[in-house]
Amino acid sequence: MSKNTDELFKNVISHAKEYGFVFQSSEIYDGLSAVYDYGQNGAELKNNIKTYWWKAMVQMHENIVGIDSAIFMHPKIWKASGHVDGFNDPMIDNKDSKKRYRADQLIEDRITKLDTEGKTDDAEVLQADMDAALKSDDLTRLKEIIINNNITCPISGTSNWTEVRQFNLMFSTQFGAMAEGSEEVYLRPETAQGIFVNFLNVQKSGRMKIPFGIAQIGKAFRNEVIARQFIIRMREFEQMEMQFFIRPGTEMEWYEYWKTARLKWHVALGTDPAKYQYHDHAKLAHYANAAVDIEYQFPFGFKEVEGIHSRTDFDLSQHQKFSGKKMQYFDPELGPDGKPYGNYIPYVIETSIGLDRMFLLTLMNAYEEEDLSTEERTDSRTVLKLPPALAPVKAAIFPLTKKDGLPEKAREIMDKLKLEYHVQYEEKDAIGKRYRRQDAIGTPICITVDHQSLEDNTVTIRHRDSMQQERVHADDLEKIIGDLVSWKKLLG
RNA sequence: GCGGAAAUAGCUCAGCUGGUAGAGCAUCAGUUUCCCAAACUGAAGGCCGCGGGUUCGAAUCCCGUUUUCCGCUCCA
Repeated sequence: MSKNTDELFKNVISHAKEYGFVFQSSEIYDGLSAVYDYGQNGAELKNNIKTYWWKAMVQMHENIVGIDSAIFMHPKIWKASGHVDGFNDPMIDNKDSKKRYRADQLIEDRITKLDTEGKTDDAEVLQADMDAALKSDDLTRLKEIIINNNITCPISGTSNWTEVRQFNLMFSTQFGAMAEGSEEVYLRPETAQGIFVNFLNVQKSGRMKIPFGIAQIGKAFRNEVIARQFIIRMREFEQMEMQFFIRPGTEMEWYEYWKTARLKWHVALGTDPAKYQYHDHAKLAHYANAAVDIEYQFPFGFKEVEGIHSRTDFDLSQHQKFSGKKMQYFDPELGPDGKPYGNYIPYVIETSIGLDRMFLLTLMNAYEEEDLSTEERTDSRTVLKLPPALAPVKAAIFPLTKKDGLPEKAREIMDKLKLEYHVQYEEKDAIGKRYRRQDAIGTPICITVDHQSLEDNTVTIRHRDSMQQERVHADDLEKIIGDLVSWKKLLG
């Protein structure tokens, strides 16, 4: 990472704080690690990103509907999904090499070694020992096994180990007011399961026919061992997910479709396509038969923003198995043999985007420090060149001065526009300063009421990106703003 | 979790080898100006991250701790 990009990232972070986009959570109490709050402008921007996604996915697709499932879910769901086991690893650190290992994998390696050496009896004993310890969550026993078998760190070669610790990435809490006798529930580590468990509800109540999708925006929680890089990895984060249910055998076709469609969504925002890349997963998760990340070039390298996964029928099958309810779809369409496809568990293509990362990406991409120096004086401005549809404030209205009835006239215009758009009124400070303040939060246009406005009802519009002004009739403002911030530009 | 660095006003930072806190910008109230960060006057704003120690005396030295950043690690 060069100094410049490093600097840029830092500047964006301080800009985000200074102008009310992102604050650290609980800041007056020294903060809470890897948790962030969105401020007055951040909340607007974030909502606009959500709207853009929702419109592109739900509104623009007849066969995709949106839901909002609860964060709490039945604990069995996380057993079915594999999160209870998969998110729950016994870890051990070697104090000399500072490397961390999964304790069970270290023992597994030894078992494999014993097997290849022909000591199958020893291997079996060790295996049984480990399985018993894992089953009873006996971490002390796991450490004993490692010590007793003289298992050393592959890097340092020593057996200077820490205690075995359980890293559970799911947050848990007690359901029911009384701790005693209450049930442990988890805060969902992903939103996808809320869609899978509602598959039949939505399909039946919406009379959905395959292929169809269910979309959802919502919070998810992961107790990351280490969470850093601002809002790239947070303990509480927001996902925008869509699960697309399809006929088995058509998954590669739909996988390709969504891979292309999702990148198009990103690039439609005007982002330099060169800053995006696909990253195919070489190692697939247990549920997937194909997976790709859409990565964005942050100052610290390409990072995943969105994932497209072919999840097969893994999730629905698991839920069928664990719940005992049939997660099937009857497909009346006729197949090549002239008979209906009939009952099957649908396959799933998932698109899953991290809203907070998308937010940061949008901010980084819009942030610009412009040098406006002339021969007479040095000058500069910081401007967020956000797509107008995403801008927190759509327009700002200024009276050129605080007197002569200009504020009243400006208020009058403001009162009309605020029925339709999020607009701001400002009369403090010189006009130039007000322009710059709006530049800093990405407001696409500023409307100024001057003395001429009182005579002929015209105002000047000053554009954020070009800093050019034009005089228009006040009655045309609603349409001008409407055209400028229209979603059509992004969705068309 | 390990190693390194940092933390002083809303922001960016100064504050030297210890002597009770300062600038610029921002904020607020005025005056002036009237289309791109203008000027002037005044005001407000700080347990110097937190806790302990050394000292007559600590923002400053030492220890601990929290948070942030960087590297490693991890990342369904």
